[in-house]
Amino acid sequence: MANTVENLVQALSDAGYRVTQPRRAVIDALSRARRSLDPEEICQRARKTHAEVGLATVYRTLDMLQELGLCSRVQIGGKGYALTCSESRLHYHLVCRKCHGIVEMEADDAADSLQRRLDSVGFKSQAHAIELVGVCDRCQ
Amino acid sequence: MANTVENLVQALSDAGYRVTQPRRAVIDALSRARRSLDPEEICQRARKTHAEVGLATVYRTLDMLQELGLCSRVQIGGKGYALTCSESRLHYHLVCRKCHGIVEMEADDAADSLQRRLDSVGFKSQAHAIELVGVCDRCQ
DNA sequence: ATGAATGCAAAGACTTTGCACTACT
DNA sequence: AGTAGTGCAAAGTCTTTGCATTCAT
Repeated sequence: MANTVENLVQALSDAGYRVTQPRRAVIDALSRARRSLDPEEICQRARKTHAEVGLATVYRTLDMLQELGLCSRVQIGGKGYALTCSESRLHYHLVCRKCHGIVEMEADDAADSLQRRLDSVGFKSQAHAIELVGVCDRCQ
Repeated sequence: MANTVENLVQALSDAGYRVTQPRRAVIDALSRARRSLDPEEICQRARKTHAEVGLATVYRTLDMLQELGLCSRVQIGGKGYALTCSESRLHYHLVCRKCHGIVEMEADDAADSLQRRLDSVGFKSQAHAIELVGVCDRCQ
C-alpha cells in the first residue's frame, strides 16, 4: 500500500487533526520530493501550492507527521532533513549525505526477521522505515 | 571485534589526527555511556576525565568520529544525540525516544543480506550501525 | 620547533513559542 | 459558532567559527 498524498491526508483526518490548506501543501511538497528536504525547502515548495505557509507551520506539521510515523527526520551534518515514506511497510531509506537523495529499499525477509527480533526485545519502533546515511552511487 | 576506548583512539591516530587529552576524554565519556548523550552531557562527563573540555571541542570531536564511522548522531525531538558503537560490524542500534537508552542488536544474516543489497545499488553506508528510534520495553 | 588542536566568547543557524487572526468542522 | 490551526516576529536553543594560546608529534 503506497502512501499517496490522499492517504496521508486521510491519516491526518483519522487522527483527529484538521485538514487545512497549509498542511495539505506541506504533505504535497514532501510527497513529490525525490530527496530529503530541510524545513526551509519544504516551506518554499509548499508555497507553490498554497501561497501563505509559514515556517512555523512546516515545523508543526512535520512533528505531527512524525508522531504518526508518516515521515521521518534525519540529521545530516547537524541539520535536520525530512522525508516521507512512499511505502507504509517497514523498509529502508538510503539517504545520500551529499545530494540528500533517497533510495527506498524493499524490506523482504531481512526486515521481516528484523521485525520479529524487535518484537522479541519488546522494542516499539515508531518508524516504518530505517534510515541509512551514506554516499550514493552517483556521488562517490 | 569490540570498539574499546583504545581502539577508537588508535583509529583516530591512524587517520592522522592527534590524540589529545580532550579527545580522549570525549571518547571515554561516549564509550562508557549506556544511552545516547547530547553534546552538553558529553562535555560534562568528559570533564571528569580532563577538567578543561570546551563544548566546541565536543562538537568538533563528534564530527571527526562520525566522519570515521565510529559514532553516530541521532535526532530525537529536534535535538542531536550521539552514541558510539561497541561493535564495529554492521548492526542495529535501538534508541529509545524517551530514556535515550541504547540496545544494540546483532546483525547476523539479516544485516548481511542488507549489506549485499547495499553493495548492489552502489550505496556506501558510512555507518556500521543502523539507528531505529522508538520506545523501549521499559518505557512503554 | 611548529602547526594542529583548544577554550572562550561571539556569531550564526535552527527551532519553538506567544498572540491576535483565520478557517476547518 | 466555536475552536483548532495559522503567520509573524520574537525568544530560545543548538552549533559553528575566529583567534590567541597550548600541546602533541
